[in-house]
Amino acid sequence: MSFYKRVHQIVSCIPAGTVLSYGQVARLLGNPNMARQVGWALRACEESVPWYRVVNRMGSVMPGASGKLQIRLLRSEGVAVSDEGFVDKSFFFLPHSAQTKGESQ
DNA sequence: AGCATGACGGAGG
DNA sequence: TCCTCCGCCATGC
Repeated sequence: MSFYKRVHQIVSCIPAGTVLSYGQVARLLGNPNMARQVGWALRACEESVPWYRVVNRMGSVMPGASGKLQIRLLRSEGVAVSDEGFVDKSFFFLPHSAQTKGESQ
């Protein structure tokens, strides 16, 4: 199984109304440095893969028209996305802590 | 087989 | 605290 297949599998496990960063997905794959490849794998997104639930570390959606579509889909699931294309960190999968005080970026 | 690229992340200045 | 540079790894040429 190619690595991107695993990415698709993991992304498919992301519950609706929730988002995950590339780094998080990469970490789930076993290598946090494979974040780039994660985005790359999503580039070949399948119909069954909720690629829009994956954003970067800052919570910003993908560039281009795809970003607009992503914002639309996320909002449809109840995720708060600013018009600038930034997803609220509160909608991230696990990070409960470390977001109350410092939490730069 | 090697070089260049990329929907990212983290460290450094 | 904000901006810039380097690094990792799979895929394409």
